[in-house]
Amino acid sequence: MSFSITEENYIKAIFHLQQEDGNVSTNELAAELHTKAASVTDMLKKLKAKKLLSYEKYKGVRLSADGKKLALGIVRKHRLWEYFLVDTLQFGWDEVHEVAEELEHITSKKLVEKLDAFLGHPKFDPHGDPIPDSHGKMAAQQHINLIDLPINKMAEVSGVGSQSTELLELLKHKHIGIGTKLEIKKKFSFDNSIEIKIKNQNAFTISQQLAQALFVKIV
Amino acid sequence: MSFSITEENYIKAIFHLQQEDGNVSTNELAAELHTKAASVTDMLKKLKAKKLLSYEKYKGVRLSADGKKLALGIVRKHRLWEYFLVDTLQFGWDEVHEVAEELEHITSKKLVEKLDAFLGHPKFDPHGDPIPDSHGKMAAQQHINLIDLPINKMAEVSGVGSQSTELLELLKHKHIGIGTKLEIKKKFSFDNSIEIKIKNQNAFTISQQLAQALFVKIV
DNA sequence: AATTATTTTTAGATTTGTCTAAAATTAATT
DNA sequence: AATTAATTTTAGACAAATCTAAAAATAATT
Repeated sequence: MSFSITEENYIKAIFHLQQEDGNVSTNELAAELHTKAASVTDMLKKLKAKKLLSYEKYKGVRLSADGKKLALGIVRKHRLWEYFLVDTLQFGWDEVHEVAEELEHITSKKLVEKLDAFLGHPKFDPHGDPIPDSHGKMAAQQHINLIDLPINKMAEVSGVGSQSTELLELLKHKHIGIGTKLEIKKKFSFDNSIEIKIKNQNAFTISQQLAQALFVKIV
Repeated sequence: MSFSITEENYIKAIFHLQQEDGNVSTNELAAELHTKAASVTDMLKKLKAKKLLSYEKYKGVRLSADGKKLALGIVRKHRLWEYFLVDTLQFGWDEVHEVAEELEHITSKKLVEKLDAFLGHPKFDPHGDPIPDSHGKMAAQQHINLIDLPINKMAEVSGVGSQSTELLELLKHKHIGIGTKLEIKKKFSFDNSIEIKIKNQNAFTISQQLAQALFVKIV
């Protein structure tokens, strides 16, 4: 069975949203896809008929095994192409997303496998996101230094660079701990300080030294 | 202005057909695109409104300057991707066409230019067809040895490898001369003889020696 | 618990590209 | 030149994906 680009984009959006939540709501999807709730409802019926997801009226949606497999295939292609664009064609890491959004819908299975081999079977894309292998398996999310987290990418604090009491005191004061979810709003090149935003709090700035002492994983 | 994949495929088909003919007919286009004449008429009206071609009822169609420019851009992408698939990803030359049909519709201008640079600005694709440069200019059609002509590709005899009377006698007997249009129907690996078909004639076989003495250009 | 607010679904319309069948035009043939 | 044949266009319908506006269901609040 084959799927339209629109259908694939729905499946991919649901896949990403259900990482965070469990079930995905119609409105969430509409916002993610820049469309209207009514359109989402129509499409969900169609995708249910194709057995890509389980969906009950008013109860949200969740991918089936088939849906997950399809989503992983698309994510695989997206991230391989991003790797190709940055690594082979010398694109900047911040300008590849749009292009990969198009390339991910190219259907040839053989192309994907040959591209993967040519690139040397990379495990992570240029944003640090893991690339699923041909069976849909992907490496555990990479822990990266907070200073390397891309702007506006939600992440969760997963470790600290030292156990010094000075560091822990500072973290306690700023209400940052393992599991805290945050994203970077701005980076200031003058002193390499960064402005971060924690859910339900006002944004605030932290120093380069502190940022370098924190490890996060993208969620 | 941007164009749908369908619109691009129409423009490309018209471009290829008008190389041979002058004006392109509705039925020719319908056959080329595996669709119906009525659908073609509808689309031609649309493309005329977008100023990509000149079209008068019942009188066939011809690309405008804008249309030609668009067509050359698509052909450029198609042939660059074919080159990439064969040269970089080690595809066979006979299995890249379908994939390139999809890749040619990727929109990023920057991608095309970076790909072109990465490949070293190739002048001909794996089938011997010239690749338009970023301004739409392409090298004169390459003269290739008849023995290297792909099967079912229409070509025109453009030169002979020697002026020997023996060769010319044979050519005269077989009614082959400069300008003769032909295509290869079969290649026999046993003796490297090939079966060729000239318009309005029955197919017949010629020897490896004769094929190697003939140069053709793809039309 | 009853009311209000929010979310989700339905119903009907729109756009793009396609189709069939019939009408109009052009080309071919007697 | 008149008739037949082939091509092309029009008219109306259909499927995919979307939208708006109204109805239905769920969630939140008093």
